Amino acid sequence: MTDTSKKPPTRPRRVTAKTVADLAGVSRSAVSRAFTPGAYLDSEKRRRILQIAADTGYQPNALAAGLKGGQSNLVAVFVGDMRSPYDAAFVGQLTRRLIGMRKWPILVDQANGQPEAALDDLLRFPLDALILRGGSMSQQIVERCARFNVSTISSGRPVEGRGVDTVCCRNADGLHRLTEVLVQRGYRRFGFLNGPSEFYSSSRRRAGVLQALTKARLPLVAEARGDYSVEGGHSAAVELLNQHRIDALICANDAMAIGALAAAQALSLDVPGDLAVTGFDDIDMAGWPIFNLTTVRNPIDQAVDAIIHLLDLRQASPKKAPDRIDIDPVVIERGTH
Amino acid sequence: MTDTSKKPPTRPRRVTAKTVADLAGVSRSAVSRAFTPGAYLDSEKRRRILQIAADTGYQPNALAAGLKGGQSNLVAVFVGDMRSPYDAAFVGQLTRRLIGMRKWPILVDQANGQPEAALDDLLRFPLDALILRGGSMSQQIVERCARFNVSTISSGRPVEGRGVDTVCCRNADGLHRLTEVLVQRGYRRFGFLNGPSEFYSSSRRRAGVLQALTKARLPLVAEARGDYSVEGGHSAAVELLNQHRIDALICANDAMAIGALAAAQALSLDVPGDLAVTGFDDIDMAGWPIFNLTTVRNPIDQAVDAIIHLLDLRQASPKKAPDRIDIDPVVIERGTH
DNA sequence: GGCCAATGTGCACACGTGTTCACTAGCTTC
DNA sequence: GAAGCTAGTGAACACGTGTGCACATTGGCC
Repeated sequence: MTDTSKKPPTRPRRVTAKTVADLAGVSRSAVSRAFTPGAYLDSEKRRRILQIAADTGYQPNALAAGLKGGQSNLVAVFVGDMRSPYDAAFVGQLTRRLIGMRKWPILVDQANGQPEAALDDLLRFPLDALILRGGSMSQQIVERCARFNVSTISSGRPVEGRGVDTVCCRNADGLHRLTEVLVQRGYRRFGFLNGPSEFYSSSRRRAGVLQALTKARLPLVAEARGDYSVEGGHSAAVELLNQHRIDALICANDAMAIGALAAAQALSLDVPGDLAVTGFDDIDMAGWPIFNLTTVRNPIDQAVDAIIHLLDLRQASPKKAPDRIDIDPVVIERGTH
Repeated sequence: MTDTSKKPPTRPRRVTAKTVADLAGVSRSAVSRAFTPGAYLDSEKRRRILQIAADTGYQPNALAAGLKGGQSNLVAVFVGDMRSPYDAAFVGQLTRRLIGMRKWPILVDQANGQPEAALDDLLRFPLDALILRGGSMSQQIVERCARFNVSTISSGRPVEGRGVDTVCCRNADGLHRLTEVLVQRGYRRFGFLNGPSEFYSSSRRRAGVLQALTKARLPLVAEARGDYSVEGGHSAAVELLNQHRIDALICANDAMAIGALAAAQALSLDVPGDLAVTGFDDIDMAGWPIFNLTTVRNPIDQAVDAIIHLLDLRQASPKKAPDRIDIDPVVIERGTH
């Protein structure tokens, strides 16, 4: 019972500006100024303060700084499901860019259920921004953010709420063009493997296929729904291929297309001899020789660039009207058509 | 020039406890107590305060709370490379668990270089903990964290620094047992496809293979090094298979094994007829019918459980001696051996 | 009626910063 | 020598909260 042991779970104290000030024989204000570029401070004195700070391991406390100044430098990133290769790659790139500009990404994986409960607690932090990547139930999230004055950027689905910046892929265009390529190659009996109905991208991608088929006066012979995963794509494709005779299966994303490739193999269908299979996204895997998947590239780098750009704009003028940036996907012709 | 426009880039003010207090006709302390479970407060008054808070959209500011109390509820998670499926899955699970206990993960991807520079800025936040997943250059990171009194948990490699809790897979045991299985099946001419030398896991996994081969009085016929990626595994395997005749290729992780499978196919080698190929980790992909890869499961759920457990312990008693939890990998026999 | 315990409440301090403001010292200019 | 300007500095306030402490109110019990 010597010194502490009154509040058990308290973290050991950090070195504070007061300590450094005392050691350097200056006021606490001087220490603060030493860490503020462009502040009035004798250069020799600044050097000495920074030296002592380095020795003692002092850094300004970001919590206190965020409390006073207008910026917390914290950014929340909501992502659909980390098991999806596309989302994982997306988060990787986005994270690096954010950190490069000294914004710290708090990652929230929506995979298993109720993100709303977590969101309420998360919003206790004064976030600089909230970035929404894909996912289905964004509407509630957007409304809650709006009332907390957190600027929101949605990627992968346009959001109805006012004041939400949006980055969106021209999904319909992508599959429209890909379907045209297939028609030109001579495919006639088309099947479409759709994604979950809650996803915006599902309906847009389907629309692109239908649009191109209508233009070519061709019917959509068969349709099924998967869950954007490889396993889901596999079982949906097995069922579809057993029930209908088609010569081209357009899948709403790469993961399902890869599942469909396995299904075709299991049913002894030659790809692309008996059946063309195509995807969407162009994840790394699609380019591997084993798959060599014809697909539509949904360029991550461009989307991340756009997000960062919108973030900068919003930061500069918080009250500006919401912006929207559209991304053009690119048909990538490989070996499965 | 009516109201504002003096500090351009300041974020709009949040609702504060003072506002709610005025609206409810109580003191600010009462508002704070309304959000503190177990605090003395008339239940009717608490109800009214919470109602007004809900209407006005008030939440206690976590920055101010963290400044006063001992907890920031922020946890940094350093991950090797988000493009690796194993790391991505790991981060997904870890993130969900952390959020479940209301700790907010700040994700730092070490993929492209200097994490030290970012670390310095990150440490301005009084982090509750720093979790280190894999990666190579952790030593410097650990030292910096130590001097800022940030408790550190390392997963995937034991760290020399004192006061660092560790979760580690028994890498050597895993490949030892797998190699024994292969020997028993009759394989005799072994090759090993190693990972980068900076990784702790590389040397341990190699040690397991050598140990088992020595026991069986068999030589290691060939060895090569990849970078733990599919592409790297592919090219390393092509070279190795062209230069040596072997009947079993043990790879240090699943990604490289999948690359090796493609290499075998390109060289018209039948797997497992002409060549056995095995991996390590048991990522989702390994179980897909196309690959059906024999491997060693490096159980993510157990590792995450262990991390959370260590975090709880450390939180309860910050000064306790460092702990270490070892994870037992499991041989998964599938179709490539 | 008087005393005591229990419950509820507001004041004031602490947390660690950034920044404004008044003030000093030193130097230039008339 | 007086006046004015500049660079530099510390005191003080604001940021928004949690909580110890003193105090008020109430009810029960002798």
